[in-house]
Amino acid sequence: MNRMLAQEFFDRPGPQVAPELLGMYLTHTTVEGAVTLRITEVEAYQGEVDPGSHAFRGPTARNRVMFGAPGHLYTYRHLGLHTCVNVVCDLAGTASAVLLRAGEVVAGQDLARRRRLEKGVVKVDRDLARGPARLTVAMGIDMTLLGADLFADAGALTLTAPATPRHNLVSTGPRVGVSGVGGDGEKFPWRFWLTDDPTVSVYRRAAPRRPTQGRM
DNA sequence: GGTACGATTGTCT
DNA sequence: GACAATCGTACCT
Repeated sequence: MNRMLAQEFFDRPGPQVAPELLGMYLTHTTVEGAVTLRITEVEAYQGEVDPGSHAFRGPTARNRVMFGAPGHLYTYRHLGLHTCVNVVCDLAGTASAVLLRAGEVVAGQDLARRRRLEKGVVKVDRDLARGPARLTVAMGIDMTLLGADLFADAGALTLTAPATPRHNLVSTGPRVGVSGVGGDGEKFPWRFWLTDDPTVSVYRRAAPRRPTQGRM
């Protein structure tokens, strides 16, 4: 038996909320059916102090959801190709969020597999939601859910916590792909994952996009 | 109005 | 391990 979360759960800074989301279940129900994800990897972002955050430079039309009430979804397009999803944390006015990076599809695998196959190849079910963009495809999450409230009415999205806190160990480390100037990404060890879980995405450093700028 | 670049992924070497 | 794909956003002129 799982319990529903209260919105207050998200009334805290992302780095505090993030590790507690691990192992929780996110279900998205659409006309196609429902897919349930067991969250295994997340990253936290803190707008004001975090150069890696989309909100670091203040509110814009794109990121204003992050400055809003907690428990809402902040979705964004990356490279014009991929969609990623965050859950907004902390009180309104604070741009804090947790990026859902990976999970294990524990229900609705057929639907998740079908969605992923439309976009390419899926070799093994482990990879269905292994990575932030793969996760959104498998879950059927897109930009239409920008600003959606996890706790609204009969929302299509529900988040529940397992009654029995099974806890794998939680690991912590630098975030993936954050290209903060001068490696700032590593100053914020706000990536959290379930230790040894096979559905956790593989770590990659931010792409060294600078050819031979300041080679030493 | 123009341009540089990214919280990624898949494919090729 | 390296790189292309592909487009909206942010920032500059």
